[in-house]
Formats: sequence, structure tokens, C-alpha cells
Amino acid sequence: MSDKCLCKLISQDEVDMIKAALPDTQTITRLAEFFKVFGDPSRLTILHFLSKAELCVADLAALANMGQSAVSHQLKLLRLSRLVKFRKEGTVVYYSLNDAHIQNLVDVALEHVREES
Amino acid sequence: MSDKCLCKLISQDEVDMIKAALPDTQTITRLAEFFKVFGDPSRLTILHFLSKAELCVADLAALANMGQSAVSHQLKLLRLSRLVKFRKEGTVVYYSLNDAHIQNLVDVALEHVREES
DNA sequence: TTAATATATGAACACATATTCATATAGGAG
DNA sequence: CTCCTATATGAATATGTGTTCATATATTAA
Repeated sequence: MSDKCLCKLISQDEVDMIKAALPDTQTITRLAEFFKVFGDPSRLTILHFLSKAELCVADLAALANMGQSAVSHQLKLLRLSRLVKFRKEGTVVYYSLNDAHIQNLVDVALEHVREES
Repeated sequence: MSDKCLCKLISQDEVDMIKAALPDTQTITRLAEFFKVFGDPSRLTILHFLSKAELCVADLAALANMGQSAVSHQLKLLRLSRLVKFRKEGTVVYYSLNDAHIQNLVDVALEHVREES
């Protein structure tokens, strides 16, 4: 919190404007939560598969080389984030992407990552 | 890894295609790392301020209400992620966004978060 | 009813991570 | 040179997180 620095290149007015432009705490928190969901390889893999087809938990586990429990835990998180929806048929639960436009975000980031070296 | 499920709605050919479309492990890992950087409120706040002006560490700390050390640690991470660049002037180090198009990604996500409830 | 299967879930564990504290480094002023 | 300031950094700590294990729940079949 050392604000002894007097090296501000910008005026107090500009400081005020910059501060004012900062989204409120809740919005920033939710934005961080949103990004955090995509910040895990397992979830990205699951989301990739679901972007291609509606899949049940066991098939997702097989495709992603993950344990059933791990997949189930991650699907719960993705459900809470409203990124996936599901449909029950007997004991089988089929998951799919809730919002196709999520794929765009991943694609944009993928391109960004790929163009870096 | 229980793949006893016989409930596949899709053919083996489709399974193979879906598997083939999955980016390689390294790419997925880097994609996850990329998102992870944005998955923290402090870093999002820093990135926001830097999207508005070139700022030194002390000013960033003051604006973001963070300790100097915490800001410095996060800036190191942002540097390693190549999201920010810096310029030294005496003992003062000025940071700025390395790539203005990063802002677009944040804006897209911001809109997504805001339109949800 | 019992048995089998698909999924969900809580606890435990290992690991990652964000902050703080203390200190190191480096540059400018005197 | 010494002192002061700006920043960086390592260690310690607290908290968060992903997986595994065991088990619960639920649906279907026999």
C-alpha cells in the first residue's frame, strides 16, 4: 500500500476516471470465476468433447482418460457455471454444451495460444 | 476409467473424429494456463488499470488496493505470460499491456458475465 | 425382492496459489 | 561514500483445488 510514489504520469482526473471505469467488485469476482473454469486441462477437454457431441458420463470419462468420479465432479462444476446442460434417460445422464457461443471464446484463446511461438 | 457404458449415441467413426479433433496435450495445457491467468480478481484488476494507462508498480498498488509485494508478484506472472511489458526509468518501472487485443477477450467475457442474471 | 449398473457425492490427500513479511537489489540524491 | 526510495524475491502461511477412494442414490432387469 506504499503510495509514496510521485511518479504519476497522469493527472488526478485521469486517475479518477480510471478508477471509475473499474467494474464493481462483484463483477470482477464473477469474471475471474468465469475464466477460472476454463483454466483447467480436464475441463477444457470435457468442454471440447461436448462441443462435438452429446455424451454420457462414462463415455466422457473414456474419451478424456479420466476416472468417472473426476468427470462427475467436474461436470458438477460446469453445471454450476451453467456451461453445460444435461438430460437423464434411465440411469444414463447425457451432457451437452449449454451455449454454443462458449466455443467461440475457446477458439479465440486457442488461436492466441497457437500464434505464440 | 469405467468404459462399460454401451450407451454411445455416436458411431466409432464419430468417436475417432472427436478424439482426433482434440488439440494435443501441450496445446490444451497452454490454453488452460492462459485462462488461469485471467482467473484471479487481482490480476484482472491490474490488467484493467494497465489497459487504461502505463503505470508504475506503486501506483498500481495504490489503485488496486494491494500491497507492493503482491502487485510485484502478480506482475511477474503477467510478464511470464507475456501479457504485460515494462520500461525502466531509474528505479521506477512502468508497466503496460503487451497486447491491446487482450482487452477484447476480457470485454467479451465481461459481457457474457453481465448478461447472466 | 435382489443384483447390477450409471452417476453423484463426501472425505481425504496432495498439490497449487495468493498474500504477507522480511529482505535483497538497484538506482538517485546528498 | 551513505541514505532513501522503488522494485523484486524467497520463505512461510493460509486457502483453494483436482483427483481418488469409498459409498450413496437411483434406475433397470431378473
